[in-house]
Amino acid sequence: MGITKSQIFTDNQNDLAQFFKVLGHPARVAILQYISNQNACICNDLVEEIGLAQATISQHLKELKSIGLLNGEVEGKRMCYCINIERWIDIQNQLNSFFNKTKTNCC
Amino acid sequence: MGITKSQIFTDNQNDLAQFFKVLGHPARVAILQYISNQNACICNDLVEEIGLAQATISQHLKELKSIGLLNGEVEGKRMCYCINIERWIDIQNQLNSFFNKTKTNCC
DNA sequence: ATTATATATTGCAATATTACGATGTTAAAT
DNA sequence: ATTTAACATCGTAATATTGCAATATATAAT
Repeated sequence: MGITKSQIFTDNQNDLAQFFKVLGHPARVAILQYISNQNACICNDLVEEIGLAQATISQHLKELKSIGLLNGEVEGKRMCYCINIERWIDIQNQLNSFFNKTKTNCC
Repeated sequence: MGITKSQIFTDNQNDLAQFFKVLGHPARVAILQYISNQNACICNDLVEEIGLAQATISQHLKELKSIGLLNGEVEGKRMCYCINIERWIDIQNQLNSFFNKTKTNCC
């Protein structure tokens, strides 16, 4: 078996888990940190900066795009990947809401 | 090869990714939400509530314990799993710090 | 048109995760 | 001491993820 049983959870639980999951890889954390520290954000820079193959970086970027965290714009023969601030804040709010609602203790 | 190259990332990046990863499964999100809504938090309740086998719930609890999010106390022949509030707040702060530091845009 | 550059996609091997039945372990109840 | 109840661990099958070489695509430069 082994496949996640998404159907037994709520949409909210699946969505939260999906955000967490995409952020749950050090390369993707590093990519977001690096992009936020640059004024230009170019995939090839990331390959040198992070030390993974170009194909691997491209896949990680795709996953970050899949939850709307990154916007990609074509800039000549380069891609400019940027953090989507609205989405970023939206996800931060959803995660904080989860954290704040789940603070109750029992013991 | 497929194994995560942890050694090329900073401790902070690996730690952040580890927190996100543990929270990146709907069963673990659901477990945390359920425990926070109960006054008693008992593994057997979770099996019925969540709808996964006892062995599976036990494994998910172990992962939540591994990052210190849950405390488990023996209570007779039962276990009382509780959210570790200090750790919970600590992790929330670390994640918020990551989110706030990574808000800069470039495009 | 051809070549060079930048990024995406494909295919695949190695590894990790998810889930659960079966079996251990531990403590209360009889 | 045996039985029962609650949970943990082991073993294993199914699936997902990670990473990269090879290849495809798309634009800029010549």
